[in-house]
Amino acid sequence: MIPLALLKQYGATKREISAQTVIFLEGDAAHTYFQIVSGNVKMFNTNPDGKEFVQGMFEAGQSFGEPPLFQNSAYPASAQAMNDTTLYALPKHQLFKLLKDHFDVHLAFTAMLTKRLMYKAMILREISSHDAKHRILTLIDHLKNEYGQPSEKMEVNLTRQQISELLGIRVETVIRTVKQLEKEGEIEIKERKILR
Amino acid sequence: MIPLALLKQYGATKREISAQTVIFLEGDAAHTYFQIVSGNVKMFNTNPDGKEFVQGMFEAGQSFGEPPLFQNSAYPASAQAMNDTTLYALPKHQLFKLLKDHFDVHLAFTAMLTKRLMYKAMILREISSHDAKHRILTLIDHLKNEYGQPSEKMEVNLTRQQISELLGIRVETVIRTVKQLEKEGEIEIKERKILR
DNA sequence: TTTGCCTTGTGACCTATGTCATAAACACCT
DNA sequence: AGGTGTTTATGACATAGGTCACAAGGCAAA
Repeated sequence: MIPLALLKQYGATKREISAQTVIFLEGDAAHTYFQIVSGNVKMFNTNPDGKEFVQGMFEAGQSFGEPPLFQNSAYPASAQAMNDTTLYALPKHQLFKLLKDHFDVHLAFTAMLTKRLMYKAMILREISSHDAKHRILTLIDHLKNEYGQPSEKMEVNLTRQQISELLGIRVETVIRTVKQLEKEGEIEIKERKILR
Repeated sequence: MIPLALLKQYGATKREISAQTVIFLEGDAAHTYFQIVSGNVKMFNTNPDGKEFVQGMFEAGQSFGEPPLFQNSAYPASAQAMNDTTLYALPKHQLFKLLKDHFDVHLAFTAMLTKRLMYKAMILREISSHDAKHRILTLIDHLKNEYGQPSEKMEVNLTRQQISELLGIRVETVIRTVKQLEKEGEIEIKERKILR
């Protein structure tokens, strides 16, 4: 999101993180801006009986965990590297200075927040008022819109488990619903992969 | 949020809107920044069988419907005045210019977006992994944190219906759960009002 | 090739919450 | 004072999705 050169110029430091490492925990104080160079990070909540709800998954070029920097509050979710990950870390006062000096970067940052807000609004709408079938199709269509071509089939590269954690339903329900959707011709399944 | 003087300086126009008026509909194109001077506005989704999910309720000083301005996309929800409302409307290119000229306002704008993002993250966490009792208590505590004093009891001035629309559960469930919570001593009910 | 782990799959059963119907209390107009 | 709509309330019943248990396929490491 923020050009690497700029990040370095403002004092960002590189961090190499191995798969499964927890970057911060729900409740930790937030002081740092994180931007991914390579690898993937997920943000999630764990409920009392250990089930995870995934607030977001982030990849190369994306940042995560910024909101509490602006609220002086604790992280509302935990972050964990999904695989070996390289990222840059920038102290929050340096981030503010950077944003102040570069309107275009600040505007892009704002736009990124609004995009995430709209994603959450979408998931909220789905979880609050639609059944599993509708939720899954909406998520797949969102992914296709984000990563695929409208004209051709796209392979969803999420496991059933990951879909369930993004939508707040159980794996078994995802598995059953996905099969149902295949039967109805809404999606295809090839070698366990979901196509649409 | 944005000082009125500044809004006017950049060409904002005043609009008087009567109770129940729809300001924009889910799916409309977004061109305008709206900021409330007096009154209340709710943003909501309507599902196929007419049930509403309320994405947010906004009051004097707050703005709404900004995200799609930054994404060149349609509104993901509808907005309606809950009572007689006065607001200022500013074309989006003027908003961008204003933000460019005033870093402090832009920063406050960013902070407001992050606050909303955290609210949605909270509601998502609740809806996805907690039962009605937990959801309602979390919402009440959030409101108390926002509007009340930690030391003294606060009256929740939302109807059971509104609580249900904010949390994606049915009125009957809210009514039953609230009574249950009273029985357990978590909240008080005085003249139908919820206290905590 | 064996071991272990993750993913997909399926059946049987359970439960929180939704749905529907009906009513009393209250608030707001006229 | 009466009419109308909203809010709170309660009972009976229905159901989507959760829970639990168990298994087979795939994949990676040793």
